[in-house]
Order: sequence, then structure tokens, then C-alpha cells
Amino acid sequence: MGEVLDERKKRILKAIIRTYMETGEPVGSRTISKYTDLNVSSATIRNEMSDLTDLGYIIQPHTSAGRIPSDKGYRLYVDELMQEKEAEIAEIRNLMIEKTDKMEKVLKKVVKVLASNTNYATMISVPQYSGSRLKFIQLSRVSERQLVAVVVCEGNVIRNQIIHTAEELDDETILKLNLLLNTNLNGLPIQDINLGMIARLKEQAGIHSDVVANVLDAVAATIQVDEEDLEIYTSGATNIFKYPELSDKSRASELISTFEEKQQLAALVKDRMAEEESTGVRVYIGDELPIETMKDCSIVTATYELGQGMHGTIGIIGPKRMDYENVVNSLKTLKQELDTVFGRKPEEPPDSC
Amino acid sequence: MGEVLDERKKRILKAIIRTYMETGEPVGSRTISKYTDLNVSSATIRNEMSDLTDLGYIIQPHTSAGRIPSDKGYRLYVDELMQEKEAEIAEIRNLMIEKTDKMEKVLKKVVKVLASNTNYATMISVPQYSGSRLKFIQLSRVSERQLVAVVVCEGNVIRNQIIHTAEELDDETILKLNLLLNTNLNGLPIQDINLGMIARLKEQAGIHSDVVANVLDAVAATIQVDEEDLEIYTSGATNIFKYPELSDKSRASELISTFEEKQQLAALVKDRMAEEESTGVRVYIGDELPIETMKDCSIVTATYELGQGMHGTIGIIGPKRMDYENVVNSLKTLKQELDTVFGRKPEEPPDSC
DNA sequence: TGTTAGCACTCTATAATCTCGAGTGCTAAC
DNA sequence: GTTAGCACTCGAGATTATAGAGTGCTAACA
Repeated sequence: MGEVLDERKKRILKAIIRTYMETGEPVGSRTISKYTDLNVSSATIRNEMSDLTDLGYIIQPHTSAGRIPSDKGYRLYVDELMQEKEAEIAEIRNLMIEKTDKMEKVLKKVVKVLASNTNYATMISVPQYSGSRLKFIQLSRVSERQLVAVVVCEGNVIRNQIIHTAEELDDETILKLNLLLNTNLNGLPIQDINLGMIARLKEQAGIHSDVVANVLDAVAATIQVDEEDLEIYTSGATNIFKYPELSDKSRASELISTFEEKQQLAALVKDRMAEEESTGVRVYIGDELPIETMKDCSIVTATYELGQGMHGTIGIIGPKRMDYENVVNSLKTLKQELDTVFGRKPEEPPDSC
Repeated sequence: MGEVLDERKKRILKAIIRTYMETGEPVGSRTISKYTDLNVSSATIRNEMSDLTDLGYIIQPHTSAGRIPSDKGYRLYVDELMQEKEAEIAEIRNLMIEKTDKMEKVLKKVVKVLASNTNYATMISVPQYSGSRLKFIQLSRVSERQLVAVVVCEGNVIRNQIIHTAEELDDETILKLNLLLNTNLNGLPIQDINLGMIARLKEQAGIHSDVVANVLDAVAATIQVDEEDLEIYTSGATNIFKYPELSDKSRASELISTFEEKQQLAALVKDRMAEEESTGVRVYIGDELPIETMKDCSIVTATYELGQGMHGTIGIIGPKRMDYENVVNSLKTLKQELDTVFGRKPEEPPDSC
């Protein structure tokens, strides 16, 4: 496994992968002989290809066909062979500059543009709190027995919920509650705020009214991050039809299902986040993916930062022969773009709080 | 076009459609002769089928094949022939009884369950304001130059937005703004609140500060319903692979795209809403659909009520040979279920405001 | 020793052909 | 009006033929 390929073998492997990326068909020795500037005959290439096959970098689908890259081959390509390339994602940059009132909308647009630019399927996860702190919390009465709880976190993510109360709360009580909540909870990391904490709060404040206690519980529920609920937007699922190796009925159906369900994508992203070195771009090839239905795919992911510890993941899903150069570079650039746009809103100077 | 079919022709047409629903293959005269209890020979059926073909209710894909129903045939079936049937959607009912904290989650679950129950693709539109009135509005400061605007409408739909200000607003100004907004806007239909209205408001209140004016504009933007933005959840798009007539590559790709994009679905739902008789279940067959890519599909929709004038649409998309009885009945029952669950929250008595 | 031309061989994809059978429409008898 | 009978049609699937891309090997060459 630990072989080192000589220069020529590497160049041939690279040429095979490049060609296969374009055509999606097994690559023959003659093609490589012409495609490269090695100036060797197809026979020589054949010999080298035979070696590469033995070493496991390329595969022969059947005796009299050309070769296609193996997972191992792609891996070497991604790790060593491919070159950095200037990616032009002007469209995305422009889109970002438009007024970005709702993050949700921006994310949806980003995946969409990325999908149509790359011709692969794309996904983006809505940033998670992860260490973000509570910035502001407020209860207001909207009608006799209904309150609205509004919670703002660092990164300006807002959550809210209508709370129904058994009896009407007077203004004074609501005011007290707001004071209690803000003085005790502001600045705390979201994760630390749970029902138990709220219970302690109730004790300290000497609250005995059932109604108020229930309201506090509801507030806690509002604040809490739904662990299950990592939201993901996807786009361009049907791009997989552009790659014959993925688009036979059963495979396509499974793939698109996985895409539609999103749970497995979410799991992948979550694992991804747990890893220490969570910055930068990462490539999963075929079997490296934990998702059964995607054994024939590759996924390239990047994590983008929102400032204040919030971050999300953006990913591109395509066939193993996806254009890694372009994809990796697109993601790198896009990641920077997202970091900038979200990190500091364009219409305001960098936040100091 | 205005022919009246005799009883036997109707029974034969019905049998053809039923059989075709099951098999998806052209139906022959012998099959019908055995399938029905008409006790006539296949030759007789052939004669009748020939008539039905002339009348346009069934189609012959090619000379020596059986018949398949035409759009006109399906239409007659839906309008006259099919029987009401007891639908069992116990699963959905149970799901509804679970605590339904976030409407969004319920809707997502509903489409999912419906899709897996029916084996068709499903969609549901998030209820629109449509005549709903503003109930409560509040600006709060979350940090030096950031405000959060919270808007609650009848039906307890909440919108919110972070507003960035050029300079810090003092508490008094914010208080004044809240007063101004609430006294002038509460109870007004959402549609009536637009930038022009806010402008008049500014004049009346004698506001000249640019900062405050900008905040008001942002509030207006928050309130406003984004006409484009009818949100739709879908599920079971890959169910179309279960129907060979829809699942050849190009068609499937287009269909799923339409599904993923959702814009066209949204347009359909919007048209649907505009119609006067917007209650009850409606069936679109093939060419009756305004969506080019869905000419080979049928869609059954139902509108559900949320009380206070808000309503959404739920739809099932399948092949023309979909099981209309089941689908229509499922939707009818589900519609009632949704009306009840959303109309009055389980944990509170019916609202009186 | 590495490179190359040449050639027989393999295997798939595509097209061409054949065959079967379901289904029709028509006719004539009931 | 219904039915049996029968010749005819046409597509789906199986079968076979054909072409060509690509390989592996051998022998010659630098």
C-alpha cells in the first residue's frame, strides 16, 4: 500500500482521471498516449497502466475495456495530484452583495447557484449555535392568554414561540419575568440553558405560581436547541441524472431519497463538525462515506464561520469522477465569501460586542 | 362532447380505469369481460370499447394493444363514477395528537406520512395570511445598534427581523415607536400595510429623523408578506419511480426538478387559492394542469383552514392512473383533521378574539 | 533495460432479425 | 344485440450477427 509512484506513473494516473472526469467512459491506452505530452507509445502506456492496475489505483471494468480510477486513485489525485485552480464564482459573490435580510434566503440561494454552476447536487446546513450565547430574551403579551417569547442569540439568530397561559398574566408579572430571565440568562451559552437550570432559577426567585412556572418551562423549550433538528437545504438533486453511472432507476431513486430525507446528510455534517480540524475543505470518496446509498458518490464539504462560534457546512455531492479541482476551489472561495458576508454585515461596521 | 353514456358503458369504463390503476398496462377486452360481473363476452366488450374510444374516453396506444383511459375518461371517473370510500389514516391522526409545538414540524410530518401512505408525491403549503390581521408588534433593542422587530398576526404566525441602525436609539424613542406602531397598525389586515402606508404614518407622526424612518421601513418590510414566498414542503418525490410511465430518465428528472424548485407548485396553489370555491377537494388531470412538466400527472388538492382566515393547501401528485378514491378520501379526512387541530389548539379553549 | 510495433484475442455495445402472443376488428351465425 | 371465430397487427423480448475499442503478449529495437 505504501508504494511511491514515479513521476511518469503519476502523470498517467492524472491523465486517466482527468479524461475519465470529462467523458465518464473507461480510458484506453491510446487516448492517454495522445492526451499527454509524454511522447510515449500506447504500448508503453499499456505497461504502465498494467502496473497501476496491480497497485490498485485504477480498475478494469472488464477485460477489453479501458481503465477507470479506483477510490484509491481518486484519493491520491485529491491529495497530491490536482492543482489549485482559480475558480470564478462571480455569480455567487454578486448574490451575496445583494441585501441579505434573511439568512435563510441567502443559504437557499447559495445552494441553488452553486448547484447550477457546478452541475452537481449541493447542500448547506443552517449554522448551529455551538457555543453561541444568549443575547436577549423577551416575553410580551399578544392577547389575553397568549404570550410571545422572543430569544435572540449571538449571531442574531432569532427563535420565538407563542406560549398559551391558563390565566391572564398582568403586566407587572411579565415585567418581572423579563427582568428575571434577562439578568440571569443573558450571556450564557445556549447549551447551558435547560430545564434543570430553569428549575433552579425558579427556586432562587421563589416562584411558586404554576402559571409562571409553566411559562418559564416554555421559554426554556424555546431556547433549547433541538439536537435532532440540524436544518439542511439542498438543491440540484436532479443533477445526478447528468451522470449515467448514477442515474439508473434504482440508484437515482435511492440517491434522491437520501437527498430528500436529509437525515443522513445531517448526520454526516454533524460528524464532520465534531472533528477537531473542522476548518478547510474535506473530500470524501466513495467508501469513505458513511452513507450506504452514496457508495458511488463523492462529497466535498467546507465549513463556514458565522462569527461568535456559529458555523455551518456546505457540501457538493457528485459522482466519484467529479471535477475535484473546480469543486474544491469553488468551495474554498465560497467559504471565504460566506465567512465575510455573515461575519460582518455589509451595511454595518464590524460588531464590537 | 355532451354524450350521455349508458349504464353498461359506464361500468366498462370504470372497470378499465380500475384495472389500469392497478397494473399500469393497457387493458384488453378479455380482461374486462372477466373482471366485471356483466357476463358479456369479450367481443361485446370490444364493441363497447370501440365506442368509448370514438367518444374519447379511452385511448389505444397502438393498434394491437388494449386501451388506457384518456384525461376525459379520468375526469368522468372522478366526477361521476368513483365511489366514496372509507379512508383509514389513523397514522396521521395519531401524529396530530402528539404535541404540536411547531406548526412547521407538523406540516413536514404530515407530508411525509401522507407520502409513505399513499405512495405518491405530496406537498403542503404553509398557511398564508390572506386577510389575517396584525395582532402585535414590538421593537426591542438587543445591542447598541441592533433592534429586533417582532410581528405577531392572527393565527399566531410570527415574523421577526434584526434591524441594524446607524446610530444608537434611546429607550424613549423605541418606546415611542412601539406605541406609534401598535396604535396605528394593530388590527389592520396584513395586505394593507405597505411602504406607502408607513410613509403616511411617518408624516402623521411628524417623524423627520432618518434613523427612525429607516427603522420603520425595515419594520414594514418585516410585516409584508413576500408574495413570492409561499413556502411549500414536499415529500416522497421518489415515489414517482414506482410508476413506469413517469420514471424514464428525462421525465423523472424534470418532474423531480419541478418538485424541488417548488415555484410552479406554489403558483398552482396560489391560483387555487384565488378561486372562489376554495374549500373541498379538487382534482387536476393531465392537461388540466398549468405545469408543463406534469402533463402526465394528476394532482389532487385540498385546502385546510387555520381559523382567522388563514389557509393552506395540501396536495398529492401522482400518475394519471392514481387511485383517486383513496387519495380524495385521504385528503378529505386529513383536511378535516388539520382544520380541527390547527383551528383550536388542543391545550386551550377556542379563541374568542 | 526500457520502448515500441504488431497481432491475435476478448468482450461489450449496437444493430438487425426472429418469434410470440396479446389484442383488435370484422364477419357471420345465433 | 350478442357471440364465436379468425385473420391481421404490432410491440416486447429473445436471439444472433457485427463492429470496434482495447488489451496482453511477443519479438524486435535502441
